[in-house]
Amino acid sequence: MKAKKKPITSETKSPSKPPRAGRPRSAESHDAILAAALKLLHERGYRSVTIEGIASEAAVGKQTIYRWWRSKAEVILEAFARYTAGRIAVPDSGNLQTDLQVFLTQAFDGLTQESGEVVRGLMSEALIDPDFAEAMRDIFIASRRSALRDILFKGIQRGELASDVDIELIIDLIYGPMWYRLLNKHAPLNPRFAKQISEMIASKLTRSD
Amino acid sequence: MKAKKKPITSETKSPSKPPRAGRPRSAESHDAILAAALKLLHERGYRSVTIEGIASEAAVGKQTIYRWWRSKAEVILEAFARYTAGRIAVPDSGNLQTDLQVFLTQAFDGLTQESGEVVRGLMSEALIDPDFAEAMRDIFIASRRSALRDILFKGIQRGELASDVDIELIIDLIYGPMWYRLLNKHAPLNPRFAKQISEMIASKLTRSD
Amino acid sequence: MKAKKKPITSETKSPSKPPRAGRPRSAESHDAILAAALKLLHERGYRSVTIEGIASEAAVGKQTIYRWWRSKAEVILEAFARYTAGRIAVPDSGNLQTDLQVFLTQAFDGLTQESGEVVRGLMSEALIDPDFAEAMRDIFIASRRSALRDILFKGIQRGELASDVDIELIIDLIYGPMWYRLLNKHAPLNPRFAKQISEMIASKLTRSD
Amino acid sequence: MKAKKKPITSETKSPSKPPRAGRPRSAESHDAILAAALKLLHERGYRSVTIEGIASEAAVGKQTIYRWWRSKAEVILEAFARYTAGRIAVPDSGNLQTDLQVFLTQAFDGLTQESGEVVRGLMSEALIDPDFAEAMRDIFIASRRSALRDILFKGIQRGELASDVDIELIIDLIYGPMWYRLLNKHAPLNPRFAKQISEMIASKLTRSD
DNA sequence: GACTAACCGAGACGGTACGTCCCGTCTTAAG
DNA sequence: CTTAAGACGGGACGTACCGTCTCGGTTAGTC
Repeated sequence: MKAKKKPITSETKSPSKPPRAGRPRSAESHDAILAAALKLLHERGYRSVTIEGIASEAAVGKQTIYRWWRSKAEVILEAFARYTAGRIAVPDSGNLQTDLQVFLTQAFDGLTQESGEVVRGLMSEALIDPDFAEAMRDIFIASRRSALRDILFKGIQRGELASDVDIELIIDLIYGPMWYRLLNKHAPLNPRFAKQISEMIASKLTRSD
Repeated sequence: MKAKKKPITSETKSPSKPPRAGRPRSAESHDAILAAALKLLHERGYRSVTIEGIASEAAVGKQTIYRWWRSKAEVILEAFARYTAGRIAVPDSGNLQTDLQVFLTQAFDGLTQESGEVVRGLMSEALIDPDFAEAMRDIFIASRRSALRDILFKGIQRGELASDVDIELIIDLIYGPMWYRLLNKHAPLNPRFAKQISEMIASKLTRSD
Repeated sequence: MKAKKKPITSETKSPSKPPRAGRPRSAESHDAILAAALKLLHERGYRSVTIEGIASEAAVGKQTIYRWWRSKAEVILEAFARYTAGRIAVPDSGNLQTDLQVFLTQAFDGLTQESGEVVRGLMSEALIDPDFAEAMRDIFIASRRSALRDILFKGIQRGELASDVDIELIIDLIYGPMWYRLLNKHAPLNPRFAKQISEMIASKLTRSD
Repeated sequence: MKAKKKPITSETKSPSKPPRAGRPRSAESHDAILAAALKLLHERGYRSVTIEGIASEAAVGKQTIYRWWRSKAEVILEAFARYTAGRIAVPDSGNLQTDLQVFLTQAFDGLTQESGEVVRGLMSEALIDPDFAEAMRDIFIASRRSALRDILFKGIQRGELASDVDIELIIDLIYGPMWYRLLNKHAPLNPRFAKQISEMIASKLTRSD
């Protein structure tokens, strides 16, 4: 765990530890900050969002932001995570290739347009700031890998995949191409690509069945 | 090509155009700038490099930098490209999987330690600045895709691959996982990974041989 | 007097009014605040003392300070007044010039080193804040003028001074040069200067004796 | 002299030393800053003037102010010095007491209302910041002492004063009361006070003539 | 050989945002 | 009802760099 460091996301102290004294954290400010971050993100794009802009938009002191987050990237990460919460649906069609294709198509949809730009902005930060990269992994990457892991695990239970397959490797092979296109924009993240990846993975791993 | 825009890398006027009058570009300054950029890059990391820092380190006016490059990212890109020039060797063992494995192992080697950090820094900029992203694709990405394309093309010539295989897709499936691990650092870019990717690609595409 | 405004110095509610219910004022906190103020004053100088610093040093809530004083200057004024309480001795040698000289020499002594710096800090605040200036006059200036007034009055009683002399003017003529040197530091507040002022005043006003 | 320190007032390098390289200082900005400082000083008072306010009013970057002055006080000092330049007229009536009275009356006039507030603000800063105090002495105090010195010197030449009189002491005895009333505001700086001081000084020093 | 044009270093310029400090107010739980 | 604690909105600080500009001073061609 992280121990003494500032928590990645702004949680008002763990509920078990009583905060003891002092004015408690303002939920209104917290929400206003995240809402302002999201608004500016859509209006101006990741690069043009600033801490000062968020503070001003949220009618909040800058210090209140710095008290709970370490950088603009972390504010935006939390805002974006809240915004996309619950959007990761795990399909269950009974067939691995179909599950993958549906899942990836849906994932690609979530990376088009503005959302894609936001994710690119967040990753830009993560590439440069190790602390934030950790936050990004914990909050953003992990949940998406977990969803994919579920799909693959169901494939194993169904017998479509060998039980000794290296799931983490498969996940890298699937998400890798997605990120590669998201980063480089040399080709689109369209349903066709989702199908190609799914077909590749499923046919390779299940051919001997 | 880019038409009227400033060239991506700093080329002293196209040789065909008459050089006109005036003092010619100083090669010393050019070299000093790239050397300073590289030095600061290794000393302080991508994020902490600034145009002012480079100018100061190179004992050069800021304007001299702005005259030939559009951003710090482009200076660094050129410096790094020069630094890594000629490092892309295309193996030719007569076997696709072996070629891939050798090539990837060597590519991964070039992304360890500081070089990996530099590439991460460059990609961080590319994610946020479309102009730079284009430069990055042209200079960095394209040459690496091209090398992989050669390898795959030789596979086709040898009959290991079907002639109608989608080469660009295959390249995405190979480079994707590499970038994904480079970005997220959740797992190492080691020879084992090179082997796993190579095996996956080769066995899938050549199984019917 | 000040009528409805918050009292200049912190008096625990007038003793005649019934104390009402609730937790009584903490004398410990009061003392701790003044002690902390004095300590920081000597350690860091007037300008660097802050309310937050005093609160922290005294292990007291900021509100507790704001409840009893209106500004940092007033806290420091009270702390300093307490610190220098009873230091104003009125000499009585039977001779005006001697009395003046003794009194001024002693006054100058009290303005050397740190105490002088503190007085300069307090005056700095008074110059800018009218409310505090009033407090300063009431607490600091008035008592010193009063002492001088006593000395001059005794001179009149002794017949050394004419009974219609403008005492307040004389006081200005005496204290003025002292403050002038304290402010500008262009020359020292030494016994020689005390003697020169005393001689000037006494000889002018008593020459026809 | 001051040697390596930043000059007290913002002089574009001594005219004899050629600045050698770089864009020269902008006279427009310099003037705009001083004009803005003066304007804000009259509109809002010393305490409410801020560096940011001056920069904004002058349409100038903050750094341009910090490049040439060390504090808000120094900007205001220069603006005020320029504003009051040439206002110190040395009377020459042929009589010491008259000269003093005229001079002081005029000096008191220059310390009424806003100007008095500005001087109080400047002195407030000088009391707390030794560097600024030096600037204040050099620019403000010195010229005024010098004028008074001229008056007294003419008195010596005329034979009204003994040639061995301690001029610096007399100056302290004259300016002291003025500052004392300016600081404490316990009595007005009116013509009557000018007359009282002049009479006191002149009669004491010239009685034996 | 002077003229001219583009280069060069230096560094000041207007400007944006940073992250920090401290203000004076407020909101808790504890006493 | 006071207290310690500490979060809050807010204002200004002084700094770092941005990308532009304006100097004096090269350094080539072209007249």
